[in-house]
Amino acid sequence: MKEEMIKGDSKQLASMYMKEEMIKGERQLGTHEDRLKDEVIKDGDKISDGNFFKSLQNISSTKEEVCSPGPIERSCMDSSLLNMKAQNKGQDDKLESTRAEMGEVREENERLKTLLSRISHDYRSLQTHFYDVLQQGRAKKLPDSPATDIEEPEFVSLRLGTSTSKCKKEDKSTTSSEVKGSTEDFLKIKGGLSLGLSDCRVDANNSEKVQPDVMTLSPEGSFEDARDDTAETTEQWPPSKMLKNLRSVGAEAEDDIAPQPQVKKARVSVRARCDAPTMNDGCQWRKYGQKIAKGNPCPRAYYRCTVAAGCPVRKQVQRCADDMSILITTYEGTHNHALSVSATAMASTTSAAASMLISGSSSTSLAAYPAAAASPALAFDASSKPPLIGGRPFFLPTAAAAAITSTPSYPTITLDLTSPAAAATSSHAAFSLSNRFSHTRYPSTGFTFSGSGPSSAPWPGYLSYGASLSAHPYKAGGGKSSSSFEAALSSINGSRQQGGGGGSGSAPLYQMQQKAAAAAPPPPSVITDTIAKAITADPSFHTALAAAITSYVGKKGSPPASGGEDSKVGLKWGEHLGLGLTHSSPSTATAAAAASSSSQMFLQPSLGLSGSTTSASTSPVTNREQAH
DNA sequence: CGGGTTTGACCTGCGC
DNA sequence: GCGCAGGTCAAACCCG
Repeated sequence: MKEEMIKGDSKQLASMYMKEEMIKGERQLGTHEDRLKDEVIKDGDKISDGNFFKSLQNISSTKEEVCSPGPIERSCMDSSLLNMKAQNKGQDDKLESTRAEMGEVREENERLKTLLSRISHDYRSLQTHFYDVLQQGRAKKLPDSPATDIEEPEFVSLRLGTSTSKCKKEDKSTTSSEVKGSTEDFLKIKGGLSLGLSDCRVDANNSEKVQPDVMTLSPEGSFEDARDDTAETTEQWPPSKMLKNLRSVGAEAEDDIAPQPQVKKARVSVRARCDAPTMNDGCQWRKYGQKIAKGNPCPRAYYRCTVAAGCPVRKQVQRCADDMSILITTYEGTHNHALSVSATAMASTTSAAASMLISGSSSTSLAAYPAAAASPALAFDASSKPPLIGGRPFFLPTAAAAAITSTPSYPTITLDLTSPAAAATSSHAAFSLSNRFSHTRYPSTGFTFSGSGPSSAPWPGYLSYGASLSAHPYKAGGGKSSSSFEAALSSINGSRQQGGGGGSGSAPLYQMQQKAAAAAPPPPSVITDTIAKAITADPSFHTALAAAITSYVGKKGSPPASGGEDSKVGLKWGEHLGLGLTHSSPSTATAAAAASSSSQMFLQPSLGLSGSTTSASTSPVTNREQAH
């Protein structure tokens, strides 16, 4: 019953978000009419909007006056008079047609205005309804479960890399008040950093109380981020030294500090076909270790961000055992420093994806904070709505597969950029969730599931849902569609496969997981429109995907060592993508179009391509191997 | 010589 | 408690 209610809420919220997008589109439409007017009257006459048609007539009469010759010139102008009259007639015709055109535009505008007002009204009523439902839900909850009070979500600013294990260690020597203080200090110092995500966090797996005194919605990131960074910026990397000190020196304090909830660092894994040893993500990395992981003959390399001392971000790079051409790059943590333009894309990728992941596991908080519940994206900070590319909004059609999985300790979201089916046709995405995100939590993310449940999972506790992302939003909206984008992705995949030497192919991630995890083939995934809408309506997810894709494209577009080229290619891609995708026709502002507009995204201006300045050292491994 | 990589050892968490 | 596996460290090594 409650699930049904929340399911309904999710739909409403999705449509609410879509409507917001429509309103934006409407505004743009309004300016379009103005522009049209300007074009007609650009002769220089200044016309107020209200008297536009009158002014048009004035223009024509003025022109007639100008064409009327004086008595002295009449004799010599007789011959040309006929021509002039003919021209005037032509101009009149033009004016007539323009007038008619403007009339049509006006009518359409009126229609759209009506539609807009209706939509706005609907939006408001839905919003009101949603709040009512929420309040009712909470009112019901309160008497039933006193424990909920404890668990009731504190809106904790979250970031990619919520390390409990680490926090545990650090907390052992740091009281919460100290932490709070240092966080504030940190925020004062680092306030301008760009990577923060504001999100809500609630321990999905643990009923322990979330600290109420650490609620922040910092622009930079989270409390924990700040805590990590504070410790690290003051003590310098490596943390191990600090930890060692903590183990010995801070041992006395250990017993006093209660253990933190078992929330581990969120990770974002990017799977991409890549010939180079690492993906070029614009950051500087230092390799600090390598390990042969069990079940994979390829060694896993460990990198640490070296852009700034004490940056907690790490990444693991490993080739897929099944397909050596696939490179799996797993990011963990949030940069505590300013990033190059190119690095920002990947960083925003990981942040947004992680935030999505985390918001997906924080049902209770979302329930209590409708603004966040409306869409996971709403819990994101402004950096999730980056500027336009070359003055044009960049629209990303739904493309790529994503999977949320969870190792025993780390919730991980995987962006699978290896599947041409997902990337090129952009019609399907694999979406799987492990049992760490229990079924009842799904609605909070805006996802609702029906059909096969855990019982049909490929292995115990594993829930696998295929998500058919709603048909191409741009096609649905009557626009020119994103064929250029698709073509681009197809070409990427094509070239990739040429270089990558084939391999086992392009199975979506969930298939890979299923292959690896269970011998028995899983049942066909259940597809729901709700999932599709939820995903497509989440611009932050799009941001993540776009950044990942573009970052990857940048990698493929040019060798990492050639810094300047990268950015050029990035620009090309941006132009290509931006120009190739157009607004849906406003006159077809149906629900589908609304869905389309809601799935528009704004890509970071960087396009995620390797930075011109840092690309040369993006990956030492890469450099080295290329030198050889 | 400085910065980055390699690689064996060590630490830690988890499952049995 | 023990063993395993992942993650990290740090000395040795390599390279420009």
